[in-house]
Formats: sequence, C-alpha cells, structure tokens
Amino acid sequence: MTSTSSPSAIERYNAKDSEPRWQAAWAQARLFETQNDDPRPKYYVLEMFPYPSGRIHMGHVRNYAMGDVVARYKRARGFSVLHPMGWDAFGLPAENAAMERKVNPREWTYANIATMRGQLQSMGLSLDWSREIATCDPDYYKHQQRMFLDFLDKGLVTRRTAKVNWDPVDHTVLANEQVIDGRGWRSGALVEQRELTQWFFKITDFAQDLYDALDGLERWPEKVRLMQKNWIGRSEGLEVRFALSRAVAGVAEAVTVYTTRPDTLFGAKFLAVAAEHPLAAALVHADSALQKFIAECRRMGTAQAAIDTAEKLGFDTGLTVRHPLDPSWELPVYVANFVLMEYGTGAVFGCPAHDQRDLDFANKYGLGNTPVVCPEGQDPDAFVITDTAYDGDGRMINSRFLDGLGTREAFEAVANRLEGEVLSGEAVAARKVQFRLRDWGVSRQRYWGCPIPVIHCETCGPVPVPVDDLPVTLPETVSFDQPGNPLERDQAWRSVPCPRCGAAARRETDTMDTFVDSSWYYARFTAPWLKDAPTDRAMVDHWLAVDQYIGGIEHAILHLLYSRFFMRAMRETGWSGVSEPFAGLFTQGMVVHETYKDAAGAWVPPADTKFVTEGGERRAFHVKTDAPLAIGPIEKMSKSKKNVVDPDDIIASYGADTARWFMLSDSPPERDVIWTEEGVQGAARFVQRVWRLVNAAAASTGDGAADAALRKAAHRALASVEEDVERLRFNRCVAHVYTLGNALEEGLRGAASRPAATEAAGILVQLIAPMMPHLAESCWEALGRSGLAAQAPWPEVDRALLVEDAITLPVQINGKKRADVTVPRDADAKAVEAAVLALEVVQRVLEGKAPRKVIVVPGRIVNLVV
RNA sequence: GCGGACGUGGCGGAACCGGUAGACGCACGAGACUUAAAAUCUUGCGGCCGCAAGGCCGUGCGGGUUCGAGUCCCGCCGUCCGCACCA
Repeated sequence: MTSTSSPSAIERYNAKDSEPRWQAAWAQARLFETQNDDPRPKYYVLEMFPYPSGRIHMGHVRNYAMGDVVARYKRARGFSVLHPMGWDAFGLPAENAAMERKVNPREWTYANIATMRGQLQSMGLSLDWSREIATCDPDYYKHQQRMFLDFLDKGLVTRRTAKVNWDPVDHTVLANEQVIDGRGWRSGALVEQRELTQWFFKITDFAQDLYDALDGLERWPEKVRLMQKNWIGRSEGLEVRFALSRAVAGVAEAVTVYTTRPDTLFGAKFLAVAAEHPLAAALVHADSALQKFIAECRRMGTAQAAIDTAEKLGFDTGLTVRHPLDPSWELPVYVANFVLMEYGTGAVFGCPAHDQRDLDFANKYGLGNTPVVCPEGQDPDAFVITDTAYDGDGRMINSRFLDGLGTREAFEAVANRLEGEVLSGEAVAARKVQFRLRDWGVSRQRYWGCPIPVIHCETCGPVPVPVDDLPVTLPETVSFDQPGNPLERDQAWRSVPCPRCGAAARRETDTMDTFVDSSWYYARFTAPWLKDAPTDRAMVDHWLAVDQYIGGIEHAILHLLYSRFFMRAMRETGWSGVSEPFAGLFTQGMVVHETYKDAAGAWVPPADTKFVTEGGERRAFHVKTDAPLAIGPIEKMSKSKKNVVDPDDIIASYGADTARWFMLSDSPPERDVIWTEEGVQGAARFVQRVWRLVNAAAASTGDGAADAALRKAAHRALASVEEDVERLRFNRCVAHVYTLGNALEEGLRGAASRPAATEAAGILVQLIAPMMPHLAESCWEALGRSGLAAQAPWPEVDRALLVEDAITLPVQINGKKRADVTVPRDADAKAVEAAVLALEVVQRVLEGKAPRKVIVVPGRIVNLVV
C-alpha cells in the first residue's frame, strides 16, 4: 500500500520560490515570443488591454487568467499562438492626477505601466512581451495620425458643427455611446447639449454593413450582437412629401416626413416638425409666441434628464398641409418638442390611433383619432382607441382603397402609389432605410490624447499635416493650474506655419477620443516594430481576425463597434484586408465581493474583517477593534466601497497559481464570480494536494490492481477538459480536474502501478498546466519529464478507454426510477428489455402481467408503462 | 414603454438533442491520525416518514404536451441587463 499522506516524505509546495523560477525559465527559453514566419496554423488570443491606472485588480486577474488558459492550451495543441499585451495609455485619469498631484501625465502613466507590467509578470502569463505597445507612445500614435489623414483623404472623416454632448465636469465632448442615462460615462455629470465644430468619423457610411455583418459573427455572444443591432437601429420606411397649403417664404413648398408606417396614413391627424426644422426657423421671425416656444424647447433640451421627463408640447403654427393621398384633406402643422431633428427628416406625421406619442399629443390638443388598423379577431365597428395606441399588425379599416389589406400589403400599396405621383417635379414618396447610429465625434478638448494632425489656416482652412511631418507630438511641459485644455494655452505649440501657403496658422488643439487608440491596437500587435507604416498588410491579413477576444461586457457597444468600423476604414485605405477584427468574442463577468460597514457607516475593507459563525449565522467583526460589522450586499469590487482584494497580496500569500485557479473555478466565466476567503483557501489546498498526489504517484509501488479504473478516469478527464476549454467553460474544466484528482487518490490507495499512476499524474499535470502553469512545471520536474511543461505537446486521448464494456441503464416504471440494469454495451433493445423484465423489482410490480409498453432508449434509459 | 437574459440544496454551480436532478467545489457534521491543534485522509450531507429495506415530495408559481419535463408550449411572479420621445 502506498500512503499519500506521509508528510515526512514530501515537503509542501512553495509557490513563492517556485513561481519566479519558472517565469525566469520561460523567459530564458523565449517560449512565448511569436515568430511571424511560423509555418504552423495561427491562433490569435487577445484580452482587452488595460488602462494603466496604477495597479491591476482582480478583474484583470480573471480576464488574463482566462486568456492565458486559451493561449497555453492552443500552444500545446500545436498552434503558432499570438498572445500580446499593451497599454491603453491615453486618458483623463492621467490629467486628473496631474492636476491633483502636480505630476506629469506622461511620467505618471509610464510609472503605472512599469508597476502593472511587473504585476502581470508575477501572474506568469504566457505573453509575448517583445510586442508590448503603449498608445501614448509617439511610435504608436504617429501611425494613428497617419490613418486619420488617410481616412480624411478617403472622405471617412469630416468636420462640422453639431449639437454635441458636453460633459461640464471633464470639460469635454462625449460621443453618444459615452453618455449613459444622460450622464458622462467617466464623470457621471449630467451631460449638456452644445453646438461645437467637431471632427467626426463617418461610421454611418458603414451602417448597413456593420449591421448585416453581425449575422456572420457566430462566435460572438447573441446578447452583444443584439445590443449592436439595436444601437445601429436599422429601420425601413418611406419618405413622404406633404404639400404646404400656402407658401412660406424661404421654404420649399413641401414638408418631408419619414415614416415606418405609411399604411396608417389615413389615420393621420396632424404633422409635427422639430424646433430646429427649417420650417420652424422660417416661421419664427413673424411669430413671437413661436419664438418663445422654440426657446423653451431649447432650454429643456440642454439637460438629458429634462428630455426624459418632459411632457409632450406643441405649438400650432396655423399652417396646414395637404394629405398626400387626398389633396382636399388638410392637416394642421405643429412644432413639437418630441420631434428630433437628428433622426429621419426632423418631421413626422401624427397617427394617434397607432402611436402612443401621437396619441398623447392628440389627446392633449384635442385632435382626435381614427383607428385604421384593426387587430385580427376584433370587431372593426367596436374597435375604439382612447388612451392606449395599438401599434401591432392587423386588417386595414377606415382607409379607403386600403381597406381589408394586411399591414405589410398596405405599406406596399401606399409606397407604390406615392412613388408614382409627382409633386413639383419630384416623386411624392421614396423608400428609405434609416439608422439610429450617428457619426462618431472624436474631438476631445483634452491634453493627454493623440493630437489631431490638422493645421487651421485663415486662408486655406483646415489643412492636413504632411505625412512627413508626423508625428505631431504633445508638448513635454504642460501646466494644469487652470481648467480646460492646456494645449489651447500653449502658444508655442499651437503656432505653426500653414503647410499649404506658409502663412501663420494654428494647430488643431483637440485630441482624439481615446477609443480611437483602442480601435486598432490589435492590428498593430501583428507588427509593432514597423517604423514607417501602421501595419504590414501581409501580417495583418495573416493574423487577423483575432480568434478569441476576451473582455468585459461594458464594451459591448463602444469599443467593439468602433473597432469594427476601424477595420473597415483601414480596409478602405489599404492598411488591412479584413473587415471584422474579432472572430470570437467572449465577455467575462465581474469579480464581486461582500461589503462591510462599521457602526458609523464607514466601509471596511475585507482585509480588516474576521468572521465568527454561531448557530449557523455568520457575523463579521473588525480585526483590530473587534467592533461588530454589518455584512452588506455582494457588489462589484470598487475603491469607494472598499470591497477590493489586491492581487499582489493574494499572490504574495498564496501564489499566482492559486489566484488563477480560484478565478477559473466555481462560476461560469460569463457570470460574476464572488471572491471569498474560503474559496481562495480551497484553491490553495488543491495546489498542495496536486503536489502531494503527483509526488506520491512518482513513488508508487502498487501491484496494478487499480490501473484500469485510473487510466480510464485520466483519459475521460482529458477528453472532457479538451471539450470544455474549447468552449471556454473553465469552471467545468476545474471540476474535471478535481474528479481526476479524486480518482488518482483512490487509485493510489488501491495500489495502482507506477506506470499507470505516473501516466494519470502526467495527464493531471498537463490538464492544470494552462491554468496553474508554475505548479505544473514543478510537478513535471517531480515526474522526471524532460523539458518544460509549457513546451510539451498536448497528450492524446486513448479513445478505447472511453468506451465502457458494460453500461448501467436506469429503469423507470411509469417515469419514475425504480432500478438499474447492467447490460453489455452492444446489447440490442430486445436483450435490454429481457434483462429489465427479469429484474426482481419489475416482476414484483408486474405481478405476472405484461407491461403495456416498454420504451428502450439505447444507451440512455428504459421506461416501463404498466 | 421596447428588447433580452435568468430563477436548481445552506452557498457557487452541473445536468449535451426531452432520458438516473444535484457532477465538482465551498460551508457544515461524524470518524481516523495526533499529548493537542493545524494539516491530511475516510465518511455523511435536498426535504419529510422509517431501525432498516424502502416510500413520498422536490428545479420560482399555475396549467399543458409526452411513456418520461430543470429542459418544450401557454399564463403569471420575481431578479438582473441593454435601449429609451428613433416616427
């Protein structure tokens, strides 16, 4: 008998000594440096690169642990794996630090990078550090400026005045995607609307393609695809021109509306235009009441919060338009606060019976309603709308030539008729596809970002900086003693001659949204050493798309949509041959933790808490004062609630492998994982257990009685882990490894022979190698295997061992399990039935009668109906 | 309001195409080893009845389909997420 618990023989595994040793060994062997000319099939794994905020947090540990499992696994499977790391290094926190602590943003950022690089290296990630990039490095943003100019040249960048989201706290413009619930995504301040001249990336040029291509992203979460679809917001409708009954000076003789429901045209009661609509502008001079109304709309429009709660208000202009399907029918024209100038044509026709907004409006102003779509099964004569509009499909009623048609047919009938009619030389209607998506405003009034490479000249206008003059670098010395953009105050930096005419001119002082930086970094990783070009076309086309991208769901729209746009723009400008950056996407859940508060209501960090369980109730106390603490809800780790656990502390006391193992176990990776002290300890215990088992296996002297079962268990675990790693189900991988650990324990107790024990232990080690790479190396060594575990090819499953000779089937009687029956694997249904009927339990129930029905599902179950 | 996801032991979760509900882990109980503790190993662990064999109930609630439902269908309840005057 081999004892697995003879502590004298095996010392405890010491992560603190072993982890740096193996990290040095990997670095020395340059195992993770990827060659671009590697002939093996490629696999590109990427985790979203971090912002260098100062220190890594548990969310990073989880994210990078997952990516590293995939990278190490694919490497073992013979792929040429690209697994790089970099820094999303521009952004506001650097400027805030500069303001608060009088430090230079650059120095602050690079110091943070140095710290965090060290932290990531202590995790033992299999990263190719030779490809490291930082977006704040001129060697990086130089190329971004180059692409900006190329995009400009191709018409993919424009400059225009637009109503923009202004964050009054961060003193900068925000993109629509960066406004969440009316507040700035960083500052949380209520966003205001301002008119500013801005640079825009014309993401709407690709709206249709960005929308359609989502269907091809089969390895993206359905949820993210849906969110992007909703964000792009495609709709099909009709632009319809309504003739004005009388001429208005300075305005064409018709108002064009966009509608997705031309079928409801006979239910129209009014027409409404936005306050910014040209018609309103033309009328405003002669009408002081209208002037007042528009001013009110504008005032309300400044705060997003006001829009959300605003009552629908309108102003009757006294004008009328003619109904396009009946010129004798006149409709009143309102200016209304709920009509958006930015969507469609800034004008709508109101059909109160079938649109809730229109109904609210009509009820308020006494405009009435006429139902024109009757739900299937309703009596048309009894169908009345009072205060709930019906927006579903149905049969047309009260609609003259449309009566009796379905919704879709009526749409077609109206479209066909109006497309053929002419009003002052133009068709009355045209089919139109509309998108909710707006162009991406990239101008930011900040210092710590990529300068927009444009020079403004009095005579030439905005002039691109010549490519040879790139990069436009940020000035080194800046002061943050006053609010606003320091670039604007830096006369020396701003003043340059116009590249075109040589006259005195000024630089563009806005910098690019930092989301531009992260829109192409994954492409730069394919050849980060290039000096004169953003990318090498051949390398981009070789490595992209990223095979597996892993990051937080919070980027479902912003970063992922921008990157998809950027790839298309790079394709148009020749820097890439692919359109989609990420073939596989995985969005991982957050790391959450209990919260603790003392009697005074102050948050207490987990490190200062201890617990006592009395009578099944778990209570928390302060570690120093013994004061009782309230255990609060489990929430995302955040500095404000102090429920954070520092990865450095965990790595120092348990080792990186323990932290990684725990982050991969328990919760499914897409869901939140709860960090608990017990959980970490459980992981740490397993580290020791693996070490003990492997050493015991290496010393096994058994006679082989348990070999068959052990080998089966090992190969079953191997097959299961393969399947689950491929599907990123790391929690299940962990469970399979535990199961094999149990089987090995049992095998050693049952006197497994040394060959069988070391085979199983070797498989166990290779299974944990992607997850706990340092421990795996130590075990590899203990087993006497040559080379490094990180270099070892993945073991091959012995399929023969997965097939059982005899199988045990559950036997149900009337759907309830009553017995088991063991039959040969290849027994046919008849043989199984005979075996079941011979069972004692079955005979007792049947009392000599024949069952009414016998259902045999081969290999699964038997059910008797009696 | 619109769109989506989810609901399983004390806890995290597993259960593939409708086929043994609760794998694996955590917590907890019992035992072994120890002077003792820790560590480790063994063992138990959905609820109820029972000494046991065994039986009954059980996947948010109510119905349905099926030989058989955590899984499919209909209707509720609850939680979470995204969008939100988009015509």
